[in-house]
Order: sequence, then structure tokens, then C-alpha cells
Amino acid sequence: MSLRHAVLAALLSGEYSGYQLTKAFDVGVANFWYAQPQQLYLELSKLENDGLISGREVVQQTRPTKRLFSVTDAGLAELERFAAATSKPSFIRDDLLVKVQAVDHVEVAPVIEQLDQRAAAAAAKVEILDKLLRRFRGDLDEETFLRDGTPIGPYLTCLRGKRFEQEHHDWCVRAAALLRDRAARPLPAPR
Amino acid sequence: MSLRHAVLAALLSGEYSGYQLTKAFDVGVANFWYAQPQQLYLELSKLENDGLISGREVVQQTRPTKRLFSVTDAGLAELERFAAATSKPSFIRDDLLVKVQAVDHVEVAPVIEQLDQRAAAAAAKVEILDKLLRRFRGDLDEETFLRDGTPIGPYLTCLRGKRFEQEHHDWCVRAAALLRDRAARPLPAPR
DNA sequence: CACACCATGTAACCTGTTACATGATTGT
DNA sequence: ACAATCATGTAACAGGTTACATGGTGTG
Repeated sequence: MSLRHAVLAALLSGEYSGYQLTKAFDVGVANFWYAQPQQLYLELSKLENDGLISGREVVQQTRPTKRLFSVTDAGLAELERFAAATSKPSFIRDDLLVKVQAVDHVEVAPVIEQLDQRAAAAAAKVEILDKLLRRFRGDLDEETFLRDGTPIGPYLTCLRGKRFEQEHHDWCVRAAALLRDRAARPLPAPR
Repeated sequence: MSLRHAVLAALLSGEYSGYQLTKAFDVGVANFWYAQPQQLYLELSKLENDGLISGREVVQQTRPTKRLFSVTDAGLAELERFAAATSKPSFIRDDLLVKVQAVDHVEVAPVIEQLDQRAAAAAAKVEILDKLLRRFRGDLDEETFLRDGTPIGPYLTCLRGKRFEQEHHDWCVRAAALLRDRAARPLPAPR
């Protein structure tokens, strides 16, 4: 049960509709979690049924009516409980790593291609997250914001997300270059 | 379906029993995937039923009889197919990030404590992975091994794992220090 | 004699993904 | 008119976790 808490944590920043959440949780800016629209709508229903969030209808003249959700006191208490509980460490689980692991035994070309694509995608995400960070801290420099700025939680998770993408990018670029180079010299001369 | 391929990729390095795989896939050295023993045994059964791996019984006098598995031609073909197919990018999904995201609204002390614990765990994992890397490359230096050493796949995934843990460690340490500092000065003087 | 390690599984449950569904409005 | 965006869901399935189960061997 963790999407539950991810949604609660996201709603701390203000009221959001299901659709707005899907944007935040979607590919673009998953700085601390990821979920698909369907899962979010489902989780929002459950959270509302459990009284952890409450939704209010907002009728729009130009757009379809939407429901904005906010965290209730019960929801905050649940988050409090969750934050204090211990939880398992996280793991990398990435198909691309599996492919690279097997690269000595399978065709390298498609793997290299995918490394290139990933590198590009990661670079794009770094940009997005960097913009988000700048928006968060406004005109303050990073050091000052980290000392006194608020909210600090989203800033920290965003920082982590950016670093992850940067690392991923660098690794992809390096691995691709390396495998290309090795493919060009299939039989290194034994000295 | 990806544990399937992770197991196949792992078995490329040689024959392993279910138990040996659980060690490799377990908390210690999940350099490219993670899975629990139960899941591995189940997956091994399925893979054998599907003819992608084959197991041979090894009777030991001092230990219980075990079954060593290796990848069949069909299994290799399946991996080949998998490696060429495109796959979704990976995401961070970590309870700890959710907690940090909410840190402006919940008790900081337990979160800081968990950041400390994670930092220590990550540091330990970095050590383990570093040893693995040194074992992989033997007496070659890294540059040389990356140019010509084999197998290169496991080395690359291990490198990625190490970097991930290192980043995670650094972030945890930084976030913990920062939150501690902020907790000590709850109301920064507005100038 | 108890604890850790080797060795392997099953069953129930929870979570997450994919596919299916609908419908209004705004911009090109 | 067509595509994109806003807006919300359901149903079936695949994948992963937790709990339950068992039994032999070596070490302190």
C-alpha cells in the first residue's frame, strides 16, 4: 500500500482533480512516484471512501465538471503513521538492465539503440525536473532555499529524481559508446 | 513478464540452483533486478515447463540434493527476442521518497532516522558491489576491462547498481543533514 | 541442543497494467 | 472535420508479496 500514500503526499501541495494528478504522476514529472491514470482514479475513489480525502465538485462553464480533492485530518493522520513506520529499501527493476546483462550473448545493435533512446529520454526528463526545481525556489539560490525555503519535501524528492535521471543518462551514454567500440573491434589482439 | 528474462539473463553466467539464485537476487547483490526466493522458485518451474531452461539433479553427500539450471537454445532465442523488443522506461518507486515529499506536514524525526538507516544500507551495498566489480575485472584496471574484458554485461549492470546506491547514499546523507539543521532553527529570521 | 544455513516449494492476497469505454470542448 | 486536451471511470489479467510449510546438515 504505497500509491495510497503517494497520492496523499501529492495532495498536500493543494487541491487537485484526478486529471491534474495524472499529469503530475505521469511520464513527465514522476519525481517521487509513477502511476497510470486508471490507477489514480481508482485510488482516489478508495481514499474518498475511507475518508482520507474529500472531494468537492467544481462546475466549469467551458470545461467538464471536475472534482478537486484535499487531504482530511484522517488522511494526515494516516500519512503521519506511514511516515513513522519503517519500510523496505527500493530496488532497480529495469528491463534495459536485463538486456545489458545479457549483452554478451545476444545481438548488441538493438540494445545499443535502446541505450541511445533512453539516454535522450533521460536528458529530457532532467530538463523538466530542472525547470521544476527553479520554479520551486523562485529567485533564491539553491543553498539558501535548502536552508530556509518551503516546501522542502517536494524540492528534495525532485532533486533525487533529477540526479537519478542524470545518472541514468550518463550510464546509458557510456554503455552505448563502449559497446559500439567493442563491436567495432570484435577480436582484441592478445599481446 | 520480466522476472522471466532477468532469470534467463542471470543463468547465462553459468549453472545455478534455485537457492544460489535467491542469493544473487536477494538484498545483497541485486545489481540488475530483485526478487524473493518464492518468486524465483515459481519462475524456475515455469521456465522449465516452457523449455527455456533445463535442470539437472546434483546429489550431494553432505547437503540436500539440488537442481542446477541452465539456459536452453529456446531460452536463448527468447532472450534474443526480448533484447530486441522495446520496453518502458523505469521509474523510482520508493516509500522513503513519499515520506520526504510529505516532510513539511509530518513529524521529521522518524523520517530523518530512516534517511540515516538508508544511507548506511546504501553504503554497505556500494561496498559489496565494489568488491564484485573488482572480482569481475581481476587484475585489469577498469579502463582496460571496459575495452576488452568479458563478460561485459554483468560488469555494466553492476556499475549501474553501484552508482545508484552511491547516489542514493549521498542524497540520504544530505537530506538528513539538511532536515536536522532546519529542525534546529524552526523559524528563520526574516531579514 | 539450538541456531544458522542449505534447499524447495504452495496458497492467498494485494498491486499494478492493459484494454475497454464515454463524452465534451478548443484549436487548426 | 480532425486532433488534442479535459475529464472520468470499469473489467480482466499479469505480476509480485506475504504467509505458510518442510526437512536435512554443520557449528558453537
